[in-house]
Amino acid sequence: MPDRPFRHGNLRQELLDRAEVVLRERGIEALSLRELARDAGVSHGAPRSHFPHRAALLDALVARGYERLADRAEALVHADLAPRERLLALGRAQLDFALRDAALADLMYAAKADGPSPAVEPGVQRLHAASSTVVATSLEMLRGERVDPLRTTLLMSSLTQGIAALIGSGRVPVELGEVLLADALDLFADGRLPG
Amino acid sequence: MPDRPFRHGNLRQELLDRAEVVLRERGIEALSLRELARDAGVSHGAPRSHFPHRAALLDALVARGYERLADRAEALVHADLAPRERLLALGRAQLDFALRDAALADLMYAAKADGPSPAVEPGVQRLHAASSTVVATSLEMLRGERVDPLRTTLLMSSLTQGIAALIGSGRVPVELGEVLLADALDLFADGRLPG
DNA sequence: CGGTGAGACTAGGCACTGTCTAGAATGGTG
DNA sequence: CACCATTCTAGACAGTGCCTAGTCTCACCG
Repeated sequence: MPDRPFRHGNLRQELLDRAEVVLRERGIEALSLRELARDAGVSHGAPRSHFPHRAALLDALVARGYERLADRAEALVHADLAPRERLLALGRAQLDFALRDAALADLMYAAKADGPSPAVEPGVQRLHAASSTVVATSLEMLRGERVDPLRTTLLMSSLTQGIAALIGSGRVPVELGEVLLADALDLFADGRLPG
Repeated sequence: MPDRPFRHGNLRQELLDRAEVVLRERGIEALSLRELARDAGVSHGAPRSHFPHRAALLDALVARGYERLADRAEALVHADLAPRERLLALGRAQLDFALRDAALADLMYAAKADGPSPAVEPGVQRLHAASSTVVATSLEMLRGERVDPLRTTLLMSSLTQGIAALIGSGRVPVELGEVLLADALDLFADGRLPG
């Protein structure tokens, strides 16, 4: 499973790029290895050299998704922002993702039959690490007290992910999602509930 | 699309029952209309009389899932429980569901390409209504102040759903899920963060 | 410099899927 | 009794994922 081109150029990357678009525009049911192969101008068996089965392609997409999210989170670690704005930006990144790449987000948060795939682990770790420092440091500045980084981060991530799922599924309009995100910040920062 | 038996007995119900099991035991990829038909002893075209396409079957499963969750939530409305225990039970119901029926939960929270299906709406409404009264009344008792029922409920549901997704995906062990649920209650009830 | 072996790809085939069609059986309603 | 919508059968079609055998290409090594 190399990551260097051979004959075609760089089939693996091209398949992933195209798959991402298909996933975004037509959903997971429309994602077919054979169609990807046709679009790339290779035979229907060619993808197999890079992805032994469909699930491997999906895993790679999920991994990329986490990497992208991790990039955004890491950028926020060193961004020159007030604590509250930093947290807001982190949450908004998740909402943006869920809106723009709803199908991919579903895949990322879906239950894997045989546990989480090892291929996505690095991205997950990076995302969690970056989120963790953003959440912990920001909240400690806002609250003036230490918080458990692991549990607080998981709590915050769960909440933003839940909101993202809510708007991603179209069950709640985007504007309300924004409001909920702000409410979430109030809750974490001041312990205040919308009322 | 009747809901009364004809020749077979009650094919529609039998298909749904069996589909639920398959979904639980082997995931969504293993769920095939033809296999369901074989298991039920009918021809491969028979399911079409009840579900015009596969997505309709999935929608019906999702609808049932919401109904089940709504039942549990409604039971809590009239349960003789202290506010905190009531909230805890509501959250735990969601966690239980995500653990026992991970694939179905994924389906329920996934982004539908063409908006939410009308068939699931009643269940969603019931669940939301019941959750809303549980959350609002419990929190107002705990906090001694009025809260916005809609936003607070959505906030709480998002958080528990996020935690459920976390443990359902195996990315976090079940025990930590329990801890996070308790942390979530502390946060909503007292505004306290784990630290 | 000439093998040689691993990886990338082709081409054919298989079992299976969802969906469509035409038609047969069934049972209630007029 | 005749009608007719509903349920179901049976066959077909395009499309899919996966497997296999074989071909091509290139890097590496004796």
